[in-house]
Amino acid sequence: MIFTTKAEYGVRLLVELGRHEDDQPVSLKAIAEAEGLPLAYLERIVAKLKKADIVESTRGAHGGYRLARPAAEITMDEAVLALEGAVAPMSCFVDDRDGQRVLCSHRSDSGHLCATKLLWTRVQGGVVEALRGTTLADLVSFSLRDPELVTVNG
Amino acid sequence: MIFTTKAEYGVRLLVELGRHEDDQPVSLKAIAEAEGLPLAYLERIVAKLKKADIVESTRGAHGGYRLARPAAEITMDEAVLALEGAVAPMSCFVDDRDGQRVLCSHRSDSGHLCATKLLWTRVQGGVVEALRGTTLADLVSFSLRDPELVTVNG
DNA sequence: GATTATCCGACCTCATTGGTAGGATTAGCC
DNA sequence: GGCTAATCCTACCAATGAGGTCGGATAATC
Repeated sequence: MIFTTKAEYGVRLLVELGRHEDDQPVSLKAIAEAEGLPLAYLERIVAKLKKADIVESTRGAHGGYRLARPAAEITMDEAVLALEGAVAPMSCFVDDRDGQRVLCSHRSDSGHLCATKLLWTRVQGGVVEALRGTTLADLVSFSLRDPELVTVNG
Repeated sequence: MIFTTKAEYGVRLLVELGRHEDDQPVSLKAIAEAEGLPLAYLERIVAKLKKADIVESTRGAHGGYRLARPAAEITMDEAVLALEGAVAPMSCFVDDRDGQRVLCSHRSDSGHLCATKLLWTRVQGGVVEALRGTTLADLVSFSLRDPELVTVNG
């Protein structure tokens, strides 16, 4: 399995917020009930989204969360990055500072390259491309379609 | 992180076998020493590859493992599938019988679709595409190049 | 000041990962 | 036949992280 429930719950939370863009802020309690997710756990998840400036909050009564930007400007790669911490296919893959290059920490004793580096690099490329090509607005409008009519693949 | 060390070690094992195509079978002990991996653990990993008919074995003295097919005909998606059990981005993604379609087990109570389905489907597509487009022969020849000359990405 | 909410940190349980131990089986070789 | 090198097989084990809970502090509204 690739992602944990942090990504799953976090994205669902974002979609829920995306459905109420331009509304009053939505409380976590409402989201937890709508999605059937544990409130206390959601609190910790949304904190990551806030730290990444994807979401903003209002405290106190009638407070809650809302998107920090329009849903169309929120790509899933930044969301998943914020939620999961990193998008690396293997533990030996470490981001360097600017998060662009990917390094393999293995030093092959036998003189040849760590053979898996090519493979994991390609896999990561595929994942990042898929994530970056999907915005929150895509997911929101997808979720609003008629369930009877939708097939994702085949 | 996406994959575990099973995939990492298993692929490295395959590359090692790929370097000795048309040779005598290679013992696990030799591979373990060349790659610096624990022998007992490799045994369990190679068992998965054998069950998937990617590798074949000869028992007894001077025995060992060799590829069941030419390296160019072994794609990484079958290897990783054999090693990791499944390539699904999320626990709610379950393969159906023929492994082609991917289903989300969530039933949305609120009437709308599980919003994340679109995202995970795309992500999985990216991963599978990267894996399927890479053969063992690619990795073997990559691993044989001069380390000084190689850059994978920038 | 009661209520509604975000914030924050400690804690807990369970499954999986990564690895070990010990032996049984099979095949070559003297 | 017996030694040795190898695959095979099952059970065990420690550490980690995932997933979740609890209790309270803080902030804003009514």
